[in-house]
Amino acid sequence: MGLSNISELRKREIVEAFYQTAIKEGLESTSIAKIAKTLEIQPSLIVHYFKSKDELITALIDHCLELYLKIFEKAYLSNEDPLEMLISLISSMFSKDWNDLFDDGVYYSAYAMVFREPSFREKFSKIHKELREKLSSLLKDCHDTKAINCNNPNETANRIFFLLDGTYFFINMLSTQKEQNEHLKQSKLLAFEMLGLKK
Amino acid sequence: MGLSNISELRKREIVEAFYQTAIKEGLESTSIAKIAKTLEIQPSLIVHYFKSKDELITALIDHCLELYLKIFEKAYLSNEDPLEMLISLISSMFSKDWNDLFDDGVYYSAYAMVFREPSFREKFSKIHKELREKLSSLLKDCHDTKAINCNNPNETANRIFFLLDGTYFFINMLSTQKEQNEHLKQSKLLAFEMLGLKK
DNA sequence: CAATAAATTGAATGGTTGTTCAATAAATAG
DNA sequence: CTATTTATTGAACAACCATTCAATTTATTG
Repeated sequence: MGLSNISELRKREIVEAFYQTAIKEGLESTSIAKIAKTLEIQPSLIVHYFKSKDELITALIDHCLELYLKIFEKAYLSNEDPLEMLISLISSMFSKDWNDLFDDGVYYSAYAMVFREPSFREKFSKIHKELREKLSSLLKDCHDTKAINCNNPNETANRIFFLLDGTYFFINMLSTQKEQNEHLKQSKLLAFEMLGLKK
Repeated sequence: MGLSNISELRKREIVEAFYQTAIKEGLESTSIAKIAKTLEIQPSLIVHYFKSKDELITALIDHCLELYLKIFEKAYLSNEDPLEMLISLISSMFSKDWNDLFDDGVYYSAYAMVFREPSFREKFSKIHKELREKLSSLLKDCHDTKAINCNNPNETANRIFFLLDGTYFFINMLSTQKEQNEHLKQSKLLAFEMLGLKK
């Protein structure tokens, strides 16, 4: 037990270094050697823990999922009422909190890989689905407690994510921070509208 | 004139080979050597036309813009009435036509670069803006001829692209083709709704 | 303490990267 | 036909790449 801890710790450390390096250099041009340099260890040690670069990327995507799930946990833990949880969650999703969680460049690079590597597609789809299902489940709770009227939580959750994906893709094409914030705000309002909440 | 034609032709050829190779191998791992191999020429010849790899990527993004603009031209040329143009354009945008125009993997890879390289961001933003403005201009024509009611063409165009970006990001996270088509269809209906057209 | 297993190093491998440069082939112009 | 410009080749460069493997250090166990 104490043994595998060291191993798991190292793995986490490597994935974190991978992520940090990828932010600066780009996901695809982050080499094992560069990760090793960041950690001041030998490249061969990384290979010892991750047999291939693909394994590293898979681990990074998992790491990403964990981060996103924390936003959900936070909304759950800091509220008691399902409706309050929902409001807190949607507010987080359409705010800097969500956007700053994971580096955009790394995220879209990983997303781009989906089109060439089926195993990445599976992994990435799974994250997306898991997050949608989490939201769907919360929507169902809100519906059951008559806090909102939502007959098809699955579809509604899909539409929220739909809006979310579009929002973040779009705002990065806007030049000024001011424009970006304005659009993010509008999207948040639209999301609350979709849920029948004025806020 | 005849001279620079050869030069321009070669440049186009190289960009096309770059694109084709990027589809298979990924944008970031497409090297000058690989492009040269595809064209059966020397790597140094590519360097002769494009001083750096960044120049090549910039040219590829321009190539991408040209392709998207063709969809607009097609809608303009095959219709006389602004409203018909609009209906034809929206139909194209929310269909396979639009999605098949440029490889998703290459597109999102280029998009990811935006976050690390300011010059790419500028280039990419310009494409996005140019397309939005094209649509906005058409919306204005439709409003002026009283075909639709659209007081703020700019904002409406933004929302259409907003929906478009979200749609294509989202549907690639769905596993089956059937689900993807279903969502694309729904988005198209939503777009027409946003324009006050039932279709 | 001794034996075993895991973590880590360091060197070596063969291949690929972007870029430079002089030499050659082809096209253009006077 | 000659001079000049342009297109293209081919070789060389040092830097970096992922991966391998035996040697060594460190930790765990009996």
